[in-house]
Amino acid sequence: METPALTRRDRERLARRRAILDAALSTFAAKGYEGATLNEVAERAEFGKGTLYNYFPGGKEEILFALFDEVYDGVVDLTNDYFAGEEEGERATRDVFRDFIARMIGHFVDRLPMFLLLIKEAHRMAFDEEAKNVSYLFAHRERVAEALSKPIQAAMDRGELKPMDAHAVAQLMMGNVHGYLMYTCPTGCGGRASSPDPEQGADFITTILFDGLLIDAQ
Amino acid sequence: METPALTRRDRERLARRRAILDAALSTFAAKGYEGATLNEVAERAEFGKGTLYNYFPGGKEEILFALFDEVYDGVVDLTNDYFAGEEEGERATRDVFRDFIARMIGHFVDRLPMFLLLIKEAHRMAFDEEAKNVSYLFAHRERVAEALSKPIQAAMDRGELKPMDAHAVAQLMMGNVHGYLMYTCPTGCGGRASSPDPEQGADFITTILFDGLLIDAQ
DNA sequence: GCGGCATGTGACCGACGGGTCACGTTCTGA
DNA sequence: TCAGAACGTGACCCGTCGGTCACATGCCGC
Repeated sequence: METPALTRRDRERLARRRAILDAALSTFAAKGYEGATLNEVAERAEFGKGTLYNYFPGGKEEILFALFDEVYDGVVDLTNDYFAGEEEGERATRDVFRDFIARMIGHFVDRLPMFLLLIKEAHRMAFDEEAKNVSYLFAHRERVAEALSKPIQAAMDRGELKPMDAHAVAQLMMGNVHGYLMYTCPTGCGGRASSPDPEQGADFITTILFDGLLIDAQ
Repeated sequence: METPALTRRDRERLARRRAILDAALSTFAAKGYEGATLNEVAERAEFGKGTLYNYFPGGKEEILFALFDEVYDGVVDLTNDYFAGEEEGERATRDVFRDFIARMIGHFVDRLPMFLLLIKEAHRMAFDEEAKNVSYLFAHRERVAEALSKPIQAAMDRGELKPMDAHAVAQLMMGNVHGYLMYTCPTGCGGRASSPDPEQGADFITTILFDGLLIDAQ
């Protein structure tokens, strides 16, 4: 179980690329994309500024996009993997989604800098004047919505959820995960007491969303 | 019904201040706070750059904060006015909140540049390293949540809504309005077909949230 | 050892933009 | 009519930062 196709040179190169991305992530998350300087990124990665351009010729923007690629890939994989492992009809639909939401919250709690980067920059980029960035981000977001709306649509088809626009429901569900994290995130947000708890957050969101979404709400 | 306490001088000064804020709003909304330049703001307001400093000695940041003051004041007023006009028990709780949500969506649809500014900058500021900005924005947000959680708590006390953390529910409701606008907003977001419709949005959100929130959900 | 390639480096460049200020113009009140 | 206050202006200043490049360092095959 080695990584045979890679020479030591290649592996080291990959590792240095990784270090730069990690340094950039924490810097961008703390200061915002525009507020962060490449000098600070280089310093955190323990490289000279020029070295960054050996790994990301496109400069600051290419680094940001590489980070976005990672975070969206992670969320799409999480979603597909989770629902691939669910045998249809084995558990109650409500429980399946409840646990998915808990998983999702946990995913971001484990990656708080990534989450911070996302809320700081993705929204801004998705609404700015650079058409290139808009469609780039939109495509990523669409992938997530697509992955999540498939099981939602399936549950609607089985008659377990109210028939609605599955895509819109998927977006709303994502939005509520995002909202819960915002609400409980210890960084920023002043002196809010609680800190994010995947189980509690999933119960909260599921209680509100699904006791309405489920047709047989009692 | 004049504005007697103000001299013409004062009125003109107010009007010019207003023009600067409007110019800044559309500029910030389009380019983002950091991406916008004071030259462009001045140009849109048809003033020289130096003039901005006669009206906002604090420079760029003071202008942004003045805009945030306005938008949050507007939302708090909308909320308080709406629920002040509701006679308790006169209409079904679900309908009261449904129409409130429609009003809220309409409010932002009518002020799309303001909404864009909010999603571009407020999130970023609320999580950045400047403690001053964090607590400033947090206080504003708290005012809105406070105003909205009062009627929610009242409905819970009357036994019409599930007893939950009213403050958290208020935040969730605000978040869903925000999410609906994001989802349907014609600017950015790629080629999404629909455009925001307060009535349809309110129905969508209310169906999901309240058919769960209401204790007698059928 | 040696030639050459890959890689790291940080001083430097150029543009950019927030903020200033000395000057010109307009308004006001006597 | 006039003195002086209020106001508008944009050229200019200056710090900042993304990006570049000439050079240094180390690593490889021979």
